[in-house]
Amino acid sequence: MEKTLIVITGPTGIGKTDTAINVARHLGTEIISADSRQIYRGIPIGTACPTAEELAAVKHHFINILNLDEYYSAAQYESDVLELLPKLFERHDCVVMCGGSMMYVDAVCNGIDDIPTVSDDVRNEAYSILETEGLEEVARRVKEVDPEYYEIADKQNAKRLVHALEIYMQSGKPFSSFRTGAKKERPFRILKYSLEMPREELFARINSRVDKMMELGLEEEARSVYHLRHLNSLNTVGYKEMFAYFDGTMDFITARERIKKNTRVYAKKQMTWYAKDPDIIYLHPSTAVTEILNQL
RNA sequence: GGUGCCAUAGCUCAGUUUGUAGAGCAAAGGACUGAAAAUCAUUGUGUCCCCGGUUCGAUUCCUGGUGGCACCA
Repeated sequence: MEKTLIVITGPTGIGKTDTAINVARHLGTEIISADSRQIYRGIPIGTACPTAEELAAVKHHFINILNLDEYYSAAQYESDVLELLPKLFERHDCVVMCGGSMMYVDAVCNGIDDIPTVSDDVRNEAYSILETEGLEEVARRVKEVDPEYYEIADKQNAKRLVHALEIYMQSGKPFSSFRTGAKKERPFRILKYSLEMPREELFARINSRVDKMMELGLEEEARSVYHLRHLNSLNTVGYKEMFAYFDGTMDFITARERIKKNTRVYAKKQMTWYAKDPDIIYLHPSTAVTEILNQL
């Protein structure tokens, strides 16, 4: 049988975890998580991490493996997964990938261009240009050094412009010279599914899931990592709002409602991303497991 | 039954000294290549409750009606 990666993605809160576990159990296989936040330790409640029972039911990879201060990226994920997969395929015909981090899924399914990793020093230097001389100066330098990227760049997006600049500072070559946009071929079959349901239904699930997180102790969890608040891993829906509450800049009710709102916005962002992916097969959570097993 | 107040966006309301209206919340729609739950950016036509009157012109002023709230009986 052809080796197959079954990708189960979809907007946050739709029920990917359940579906993936059921599929994996039926196939007696393992799960590769594609979640840029569940990969970190110490924030299980706010990231809706699979429970201990769920983790015990099926072997999961890429969950709870990093400290909050560790750097990670979609590209790193791509190479880690491509290294792990052949080993899993020795024991299984199918492997399940489950998660909603669009870039991570994309990096594995389509590949991501080989762009140099930026050192902390260079990144700090690039950001000091932004802080002392402003976004216009960053834009001016990008235009000078990489007119091709400047042409298509979002001039108001500091993060993107600084990135283009820091890549040049790091490598001496323009950012655009690394960007091929080429789709990489994989030595295995990929079946990519996205779960979907009516918008109001999903939003209702999201709202009640946030209430449940509160009952489970999201506030205490956030408090326990409050001192690390400036880390990228905690620049995350659920924690940002709680931190604002701890700071006294937002009251508790507002913070809770803001988490719901931002989660809904995030879900919509994911749906927008999936909408332009021609490879996705849409399924409703209630029938997804059967459909997926039938289509193998 | 009487008196007073109110009726404007999905919700809460502001406003127009008559020139057809805007905030917050909610919502909709995008971008995206090594930080992506990140980052950036776009979107407000709505019988201004209804009939009539005044006026060149009414959502705005006036009569009446309808509905809601409060107080008095």
